[in-house]
Amino acid sequence: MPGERGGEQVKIGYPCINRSLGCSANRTFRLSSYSGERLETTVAENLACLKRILTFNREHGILFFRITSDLVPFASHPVMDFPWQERFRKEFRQIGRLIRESGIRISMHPDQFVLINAPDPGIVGRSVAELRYHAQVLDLMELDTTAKIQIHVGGVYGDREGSIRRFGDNARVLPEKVLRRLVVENDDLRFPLADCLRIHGEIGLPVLFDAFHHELNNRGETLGRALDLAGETWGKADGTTMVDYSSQEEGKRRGTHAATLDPRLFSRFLKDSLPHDMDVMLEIKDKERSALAALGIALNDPRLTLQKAGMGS
DNA sequence: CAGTGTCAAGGTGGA
DNA sequence: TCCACCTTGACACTG
Repeated sequence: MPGERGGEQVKIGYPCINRSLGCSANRTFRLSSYSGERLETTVAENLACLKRILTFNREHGILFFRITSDLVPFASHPVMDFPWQERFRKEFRQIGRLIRESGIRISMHPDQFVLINAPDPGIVGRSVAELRYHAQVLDLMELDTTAKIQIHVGGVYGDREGSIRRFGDNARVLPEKVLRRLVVENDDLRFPLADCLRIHGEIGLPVLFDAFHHELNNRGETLGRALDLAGETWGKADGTTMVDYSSQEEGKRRGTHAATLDPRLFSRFLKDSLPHDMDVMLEIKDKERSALAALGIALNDPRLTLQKAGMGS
């Protein structure tokens, strides 16, 4: 198997967009142009493109993919009046089958507006609605609980402790369909790995380890130690530990994701991460191009070959 | 039809 | 209190 280590497979992936295929699964439109008809057309096109992307990925051995949050535009917005779940039930199920039969790992990442630790209950309410939509997509695809929805802790609101506590309090009471898929990710400015681990200790959410954010914001844990700690938070039903990977784009502001994969840095990352099992999401701007390059590096890395022989699976 | 201002949703920090 | 920035593609209007 590609990139095998520790008896498991390292899956490598990229988020949301494929630049080779000439289609987009995240087409949307302005709220002012909303109509049921427009919605139906757009979702049909998005699902068709998603299917193409997943097929491309399978054919290239890219077995980890983040599905765009824009698959169904305005899904959690009050304007939504189209029964997209029923209308596209068959398509979702088909895509889900393709995912399962290909052994593809799936994640979703609601964006910055989803803040379940906000002091404003209105913001929390809208965030929960958005999370329910994400869970619905994965449920309609009939994916198991290894398909995850990743969010950050959220804002500080001038009170770190209070904000962490509020995250726990609000997460705890989320609908079970959301909670069983929810994972919390360390960010580069506010809440590092240590805070996410505390949240895990309190409410049991797995911690998605973002290696680049960790470089920028940590409490001194080495990569190996961090992977130990994050890895322990993933239970059997959660699947292999998910890890986000990127590196600094030189000459750009701190935290800017690289435009393309730096093979030497990635090779070193793979080496330093041994012997941890993980599925790696490459947050690199050129998407599948870097994923293919990463796959080549993982396949050809002699240390991985040694590891494979050593583990004898 | 190319160029460009703008887009559901928030937080943060500087002016 | 206001505004740019985060980060990004793509919509949709302008000329």
